[in-house]
Amino acid sequence: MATEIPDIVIGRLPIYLRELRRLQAEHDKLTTSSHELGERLGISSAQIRKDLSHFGEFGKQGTGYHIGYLVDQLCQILHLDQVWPVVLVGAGSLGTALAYYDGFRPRGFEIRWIFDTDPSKIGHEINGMCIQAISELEETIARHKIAVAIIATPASAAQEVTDFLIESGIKAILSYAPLHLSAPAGVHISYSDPVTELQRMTYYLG
Amino acid sequence: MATEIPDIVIGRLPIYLRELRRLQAEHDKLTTSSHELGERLGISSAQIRKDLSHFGEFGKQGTGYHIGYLVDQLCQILHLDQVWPVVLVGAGSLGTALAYYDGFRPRGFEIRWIFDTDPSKIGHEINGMCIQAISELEETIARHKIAVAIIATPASAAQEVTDFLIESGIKAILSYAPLHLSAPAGVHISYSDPVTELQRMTYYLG
DNA sequence: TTAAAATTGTGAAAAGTTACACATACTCGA
DNA sequence: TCGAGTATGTGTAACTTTTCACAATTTTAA
Repeated sequence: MATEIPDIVIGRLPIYLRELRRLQAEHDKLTTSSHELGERLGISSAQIRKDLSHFGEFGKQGTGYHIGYLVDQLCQILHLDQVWPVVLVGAGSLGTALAYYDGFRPRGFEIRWIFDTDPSKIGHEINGMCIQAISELEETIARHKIAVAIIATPASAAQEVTDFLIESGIKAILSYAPLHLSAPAGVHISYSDPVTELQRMTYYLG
Repeated sequence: MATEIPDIVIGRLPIYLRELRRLQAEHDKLTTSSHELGERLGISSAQIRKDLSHFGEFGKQGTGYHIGYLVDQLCQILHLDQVWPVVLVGAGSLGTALAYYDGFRPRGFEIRWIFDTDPSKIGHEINGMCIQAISELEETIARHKIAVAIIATPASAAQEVTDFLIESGIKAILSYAPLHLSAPAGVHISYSDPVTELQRMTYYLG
């Protein structure tokens, strides 16, 4: 039961969690079933049960899952029983949008520092945070023991920023720069490139 | 050779294309190998060769792949031998950032219309485009035969917007709203939710 | 000219993932 | 209390994806 759990399973847990929170917010039901959840997510109920069974027995035959309990369990598994402080690198229009996004906090993350290389931006405030020079990055990460970063720089700066973040102690990076980043084992990187996503879909359009 | 090609293979083609363009831009080499490409992307060379072999024989033993030729072939396969016009729904800070992003055009897409429900935004300009009311969406999509849309609205509006886009003829949607969207078969949806990505990574952080 | 090195495309094996189907257990109403 | 209905957790089978390994071909350099 506590063997190596596949990445692909881990990747679905946040989706389950997100939908469970929606269920909590929308209805005042206390329980749901793998069937209902699967229906809402376009995932088979068997898959949901199998995924959850990697971590324990959270459901009850005949009844299903207690939503609040399952939310708590998923939060524990995903280490979301805390708010992760996040550094953002890149204060362009995307970085600015991320800095203002209020969807991080209620789901376990908070952008607390913004860095940029452009001297003309340094000192300016975004959503109450002062844009700082990259030279201050290392000390900030060390002092606050930050593990999570978001990169919203141009592609040309992203690998250098990545190297620096990792050297400073960052363990998880979400990158919006449109390129593959090299990182040593033990550092987790996730990518978001709108163009590759669109290109994947146009394959299917005549 | 021309049987059903796995989605997962299609999903990697834009990554290959992106890296090939980088190779073109950075060096003045004319050829590359599956090994070099794999090295740069953290993908095995065998996988790259197998993926490409679904579509034809693009390489040459002993030499590798001619970069320009392979780029052309991938563009054809992904239907990127044209610029796809895109409608953007949602003119908040994320929508605005997307509207200003200059990385779409050189890779086959162009945001040309922006819609929002907020009456106070309608009429304002973003990057030369006038924010329009949702009521004009259907006619715009029909007149210009648009197939691709980006949703950058709050979650609460996203399903309604999706239904409307699909009814109007949209076939591919990139959604930044943090929820699963229902759509009929034949409509392609791709998601980008920074929080689920971060949550996936925190699992691995003690 | 020849041998060594580089590289592809691919059949087959291995590994990973999903779906099936059912024993088991709980709920609800009569 | 009982029987019908609901729903879980899981062993196994089916399917999908990746890796291996090698014949075939081209390049390079002696």
